[in-house]
Amino acid sequence: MSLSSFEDSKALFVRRWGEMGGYWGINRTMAEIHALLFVSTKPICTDDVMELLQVSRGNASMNLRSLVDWGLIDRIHLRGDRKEYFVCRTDVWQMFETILKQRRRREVEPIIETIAHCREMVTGSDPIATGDDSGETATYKKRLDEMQDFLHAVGTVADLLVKVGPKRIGDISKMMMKLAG
Amino acid sequence: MSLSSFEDSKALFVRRWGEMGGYWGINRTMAEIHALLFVSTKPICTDDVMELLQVSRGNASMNLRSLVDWGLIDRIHLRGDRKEYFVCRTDVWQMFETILKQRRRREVEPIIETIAHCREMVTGSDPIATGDDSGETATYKKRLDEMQDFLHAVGTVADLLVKVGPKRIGDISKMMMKLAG
DNA sequence: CGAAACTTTCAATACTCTCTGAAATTAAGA
DNA sequence: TCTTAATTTCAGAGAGTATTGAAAGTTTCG
Repeated sequence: MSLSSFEDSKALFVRRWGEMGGYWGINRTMAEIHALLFVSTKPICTDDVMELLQVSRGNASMNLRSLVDWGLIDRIHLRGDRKEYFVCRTDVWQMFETILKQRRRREVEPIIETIAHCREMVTGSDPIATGDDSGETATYKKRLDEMQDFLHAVGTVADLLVKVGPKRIGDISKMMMKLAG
Repeated sequence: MSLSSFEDSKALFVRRWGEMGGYWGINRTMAEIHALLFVSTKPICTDDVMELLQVSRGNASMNLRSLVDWGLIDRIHLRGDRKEYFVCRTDVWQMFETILKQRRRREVEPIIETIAHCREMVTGSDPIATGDDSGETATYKKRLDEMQDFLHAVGTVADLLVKVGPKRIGDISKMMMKLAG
C-alpha cells in the first residue's frame, strides 16, 4: 500500500460522500467537508478545507459553521496556534442520532402536526346533517390516520434503533426475522 | 363540518406534503401531485392537476410520469372517457417499501460500494515496509468499517420493518424497548 | 384513412440554491 | 491601546433545477 493509495482512498470517499449529500438535501460542499473530517485523524482548519476542496473562504466558513450547528463536528483550539481547527464526531451511531433528531424535528414533526390539524378539520359534526358525502370523508380520514400511524411507527423504531445501538443490532435482526416469518 | 372545511383540509395536506418533498429531494410539484392523489377518492386527470395546482400541462405530464415510474401512482382508464386518469397506491406501508427500495438502490448502495472499494485500496501490504504511519491508516480503516457496518444494520432493520408491516409494529417496539432498557 | 382528442417532448425562460471575494467584524498578542 | 491575524458576513455572480407553452407525436373512433 502506497501513501498515495491512502490519499486516493480518502479522496474517493470524500467525493462520494459529497455526491450522496445532494440526494439527502445536504449541499455537496457541506457533505464533503464532513467526509474530510471523518476520514482525517488530525484536526483541520479553514485553510486546509479551502485547499483540499478548492472552495472559497466564505464557503468553507459557512459550511463549517453549519456542521457545528448540526452538532456533527466540533471546534477546537491548538496551543500555540491562533487558528480554529475542527474535528469530526466519529461515532457513527451518535452521528446518526444527531441527524435523526434534527431531520425529524424539521421534516417529520411538521407533517405530523399538519395531519393532526387536517384531521381536526374534518372531525366531529354530523356528515348527514351537512349534506356531506360521508363515504368520501370517511376514506379521507382513514388515509390520514394510516399515514399518521405509519409516521409514528417509523419514528418509534428509529428512536429505539439508536437507543439499542450497535451492540445488539444483531439481536434485533434475529427477532424481526422471526416476526416477519 | 362544512364541505369547504373538507376541501380546505385536503388543500392544507397537499401544501404541506409538497413543502416536505423539498426536504427529501423530491420536487414540490411532484410531491403535491402525489398528495393530491393520496387524498382524492376519485381518479384524477391531467387537467384536474393543472387546475387544482395551477401548473402547466407539461409540468403536470412530466411529474405524473415520474410518479408512475417510481411506482407510487397508477394510470387507469375510465370507460366512455378517452382521457387517462391516475390513482394513488394508498397503502402507506407499500408506499414506504417502494420509496425505500428506490432510494436505497440509488443512494445507499453506491456509498456502500465505494466504502468497500476505499477499504480495498488500503488493505493488504505491510505498512512498515512502505513507510506508512500504520496508526493513521488503522484509524481510517476502523472508521470505514464502522460506517459500513452501520449502513448494513440500518438497511437490515428497514427491510425487516417493511416485511413485518403494520400489524406487528407494536410487538417490535416492545421488544426493542426491552433491549434498550 | 382522416380528424379530433389527448399526451409527450423540449428549447427557452424563470427560479432557487450555492459560491465567491472583498469588506466588516472579532479576537489575540505586543 | 494599537496592530495584526483570523473569521464572518453578504451582495452579486454563477450553476443547477423546475416550469412553461407550443409544436410534435400518439391514440381513438367514425
